[in-house]
Amino acid sequence: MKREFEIFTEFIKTKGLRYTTQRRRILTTFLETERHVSAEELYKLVRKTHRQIGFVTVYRTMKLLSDSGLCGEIDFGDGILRFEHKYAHQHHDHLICVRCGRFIEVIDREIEQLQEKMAQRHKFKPTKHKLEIFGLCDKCC
Amino acid sequence: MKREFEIFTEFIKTKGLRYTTQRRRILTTFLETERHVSAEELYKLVRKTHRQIGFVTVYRTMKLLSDSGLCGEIDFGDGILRFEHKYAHQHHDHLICVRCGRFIEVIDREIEQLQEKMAQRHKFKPTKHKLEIFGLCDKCC
DNA sequence: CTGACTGCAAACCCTTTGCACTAAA
DNA sequence: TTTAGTGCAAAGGGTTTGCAGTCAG
Repeated sequence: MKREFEIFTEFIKTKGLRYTTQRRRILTTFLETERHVSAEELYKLVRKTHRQIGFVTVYRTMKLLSDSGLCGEIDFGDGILRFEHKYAHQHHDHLICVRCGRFIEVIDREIEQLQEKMAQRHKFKPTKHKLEIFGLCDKCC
Repeated sequence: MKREFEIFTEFIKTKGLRYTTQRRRILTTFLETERHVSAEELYKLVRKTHRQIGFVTVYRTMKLLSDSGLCGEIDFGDGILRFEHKYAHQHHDHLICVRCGRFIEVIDREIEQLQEKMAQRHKFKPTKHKLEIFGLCDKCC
């Protein structure tokens, strides 16, 4: 069994919550997806096999997964909240193609370090950051 | 008269639009504010002197100011669109205090250059980017 | 059993639109 | 006069909440 399920059941137990069929199913589906899904997309995927699961339950479960650290919320400013896998994934930034909507995940230690320094210069204690670069990907140029 | 008004009237003329009392008032109020205001905040400021101006007009005017390049829209992911002065202001990033909500504007040429390089490595043509660092400012540490 | 969870519908909240009236040009 | 703009109210669209019935522990 994937480590993610252990983390989730542990989280559930600690909080005195319940490990329901719906939550198990939604987590399974989420783990099967690519990195970025909206609640709506995930809901449609879940419904393929479990028609009785409601949208609201998907939404609430994703919030729960966020709390448990298994998923991260991303907001590209288009009004739609997306979720990405977070367990055993290091922090990364995004290149977002404005034409095809494709996301590329990137990591640059040097940039991260410069950000730290910049924050220090302003006596600012950073807890998290978000770097998004919008433009055209190689296929859309 | 401030250069911003010339830009706006020029923009208005070119587009075949009209320079109304409301638009003049909203632009004036916007220019008098600090850097970041939501439509709601701006609406309240405008109403102090012009009670008959509606919220929707403020909203529509801000969109117009965005089009004219006088203001930029910022979205910190809290569901509220804010507007910042853009004329004669270079691009900058934000340090956002999660406790007091204060914004610090920062510029770092080195980071910008590294971002360019990173985009190039992925054959990505960047058009704009957004870097936001969340944390605690010096007063809130 | 019992209290957390579900699913529905309805509420929320910011943003956007429709429309009759108003006012720039 | 003509046509864009205004202000109200109402609609949109994603997210959140209330609640009666359901089910995991």
